[in-house]
Amino acid sequence: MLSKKTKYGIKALVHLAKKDQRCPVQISTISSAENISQKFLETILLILKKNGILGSKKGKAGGYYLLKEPNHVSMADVMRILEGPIAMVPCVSLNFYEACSDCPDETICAVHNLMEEVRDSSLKIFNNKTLADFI
Amino acid sequence: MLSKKTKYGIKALVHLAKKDQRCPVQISTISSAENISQKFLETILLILKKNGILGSKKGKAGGYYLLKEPNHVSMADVMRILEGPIAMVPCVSLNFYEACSDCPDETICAVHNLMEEVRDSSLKIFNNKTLADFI
DNA sequence: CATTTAATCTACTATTCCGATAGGAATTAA
DNA sequence: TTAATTCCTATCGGAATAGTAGATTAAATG
Repeated sequence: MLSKKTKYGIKALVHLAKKDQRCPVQISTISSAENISQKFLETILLILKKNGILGSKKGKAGGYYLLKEPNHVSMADVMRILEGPIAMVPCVSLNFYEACSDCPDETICAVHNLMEEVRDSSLKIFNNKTLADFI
Repeated sequence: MLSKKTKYGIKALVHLAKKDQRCPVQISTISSAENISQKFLETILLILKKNGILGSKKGKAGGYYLLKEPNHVSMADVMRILEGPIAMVPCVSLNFYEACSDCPDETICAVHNLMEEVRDSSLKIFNNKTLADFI
């Protein structure tokens, strides 16, 4: 299941991408336009900022804005930041690899091989899809 | 993230599929061969039985066995039984559909369209992969 | 029939994560 | 100086995970 954090994050990013100007958009504007709890959205946008996707401006007339062009923000980036690993098991994750304690040999593990295929196909989609595709 | 329930379930099913004879295999045998907590595995196998994947025999020389040929047990079946919906959001689920309360129009929702693609590609893999592929 | 073996059922528990909320501090514009 | 806005930390209830414990039922064997 996709977390609401990621879901809301994607919606907020698309919202920002639609305003191609570099002027900041306030949290309250996004939250009411996209039906997202404002307080919850605060924490999400902060995470995206700390990970180099968004910039912000404090104070009056402040808000958030995209740091890159929409076509340079891939869904794979967003997913990894908000949702974590794209792979369904750590033993097939490219960026968050971890061995299974119970598995003597990955190469012959059914779960490993199955989920490797799933990871490949998902990654292909997430890598090729950017914010620009949703404007 | 794939739950351990599903992970263990797949491993147990593959274990059973490798013994193509119809003689029952005991929980304790599977749990020690696959490094799975026996008590936890009990509940998993019971679920698979209640969903028509496994049969069982009680008492001495009892155990679990596959009800169908390995090539007739798809990963999509197993995933839906143990993990739940294959889709990452309910609004793109074929078997567990549910509308989003916050979304005014699915057809133009970025999350919806993105996750629809992901569902299609994952489903293609899960539908075409059966236990027989892991023997 | 009694015993042993093994699945079945019910219930409980500890831990973690999710989705959200609260309240205040820091910063900026007017 | 004031109002608006992001930034930060902390907390919380509820749900889900990953088990565990113990009693019950059913079948085979002697």
